[in-house]
Amino acid sequence: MTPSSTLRDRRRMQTEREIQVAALRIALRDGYEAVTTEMIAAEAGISLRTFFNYYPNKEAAIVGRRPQFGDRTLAWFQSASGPLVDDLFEALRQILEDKQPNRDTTKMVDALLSQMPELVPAFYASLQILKDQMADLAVSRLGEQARPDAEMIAEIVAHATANAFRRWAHDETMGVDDLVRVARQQIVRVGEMISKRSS
Amino acid sequence: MTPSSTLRDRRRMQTEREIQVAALRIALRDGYEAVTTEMIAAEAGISLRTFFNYYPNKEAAIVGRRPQFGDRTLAWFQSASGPLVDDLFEALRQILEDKQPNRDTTKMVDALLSQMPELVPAFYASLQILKDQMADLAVSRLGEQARPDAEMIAEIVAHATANAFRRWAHDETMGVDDLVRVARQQIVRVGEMISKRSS
DNA sequence: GCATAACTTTGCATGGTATGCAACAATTGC
DNA sequence: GCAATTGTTGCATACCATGCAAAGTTATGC
Repeated sequence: MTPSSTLRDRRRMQTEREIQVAALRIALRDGYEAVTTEMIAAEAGISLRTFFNYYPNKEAAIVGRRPQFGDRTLAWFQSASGPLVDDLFEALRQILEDKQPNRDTTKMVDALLSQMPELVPAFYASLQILKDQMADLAVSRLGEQARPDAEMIAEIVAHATANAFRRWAHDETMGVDDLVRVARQQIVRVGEMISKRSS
Repeated sequence: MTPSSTLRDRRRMQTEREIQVAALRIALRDGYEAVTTEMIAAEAGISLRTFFNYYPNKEAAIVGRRPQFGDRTLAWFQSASGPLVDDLFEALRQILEDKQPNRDTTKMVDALLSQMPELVPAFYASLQILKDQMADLAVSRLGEQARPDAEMIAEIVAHATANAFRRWAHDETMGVDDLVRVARQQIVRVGEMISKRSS
């Protein structure tokens, strides 16, 4: 999915990250309102036009690369046979293992979201591709008539993972396995709250 | 919350709806990409500047007024004592009863979302105020330490309601009570799927 | 009624956002 | 090395969004 060891691809990935970090630095320093695409380009040492070759808009630059399942993981899921939610989480674990998320960048994102909660929806929206893929995977188990339920399950799993991700950012003792476990726990807890008839 | 029988307020509400319908008509006719704020203003018979007095951007015009709980409903919730999710749905029912949503407009929204699923996240995002209010209500029951769970519950309830709303749009036999019942059913179903260890 | 306060609509000026295009530069594969 | 491919940039263009002030409308108090 990601490695691609050619110089071009490594540079592209590097630039992509540099742009995101530049955007986050400016937003944390001057506030999200004050950020302009020109500032981000200047801070990242590229032209404005090149900025738009990497991200379609400044919001996308701040949330960074949108995660998605690779072909291997999608194929693995089709042959998996555990409970649906467990298999979805295992697929997520595979992405995280592959992608090796950067703790410092995640910390900056977390700090920004704490300062400006109005960005939280944009951040969740960046998981849309992943949600769509998870919904498709769930549909392949539950049948097409259950698509609305599949989409809701995908939404819940993505939400729980995003929560756990923010916690992981500032807890250095947590590994990827803990991250997934924490998310899984929240889902079971909330699932019981909404299906049972108590408080 | 809404009525306010002065001429100014009625006109304001009327213009607000006219702008939304104009935006939806253009999007359904020419595609979302082709919509410009100038077109919407022209179609609604107002100046471009006035358009921006009503909606902050064209996306907001398409999704229309963002629903939120009124003071009466918020106060009612504090004295309610049913299961959390049931009380949240009762509060939603109160909004729907109050607001009398327009079936034709909802049909246009539904048609647009079917044609362009990439707008679905924007549509859900328009429920953010409502989600925040529901999260606060849930926190008042569960305690501040349960805020992440409260936010997830709010997300799920909003999602289910939005689903049911689209179904309501093209099923004239459904009333507001049925809408809420359908949403409630989906939640119980999904809650069982994700908390139990089967499927 | 009528004067005046409160609010709404509008045009204009301004600056940020985003894309297509074409020229030039860098890298890849051979 | 050299040709093909891909990446970067400046420029032109169109759209998006806001502040401000003038002109028009509605509401209010008497």
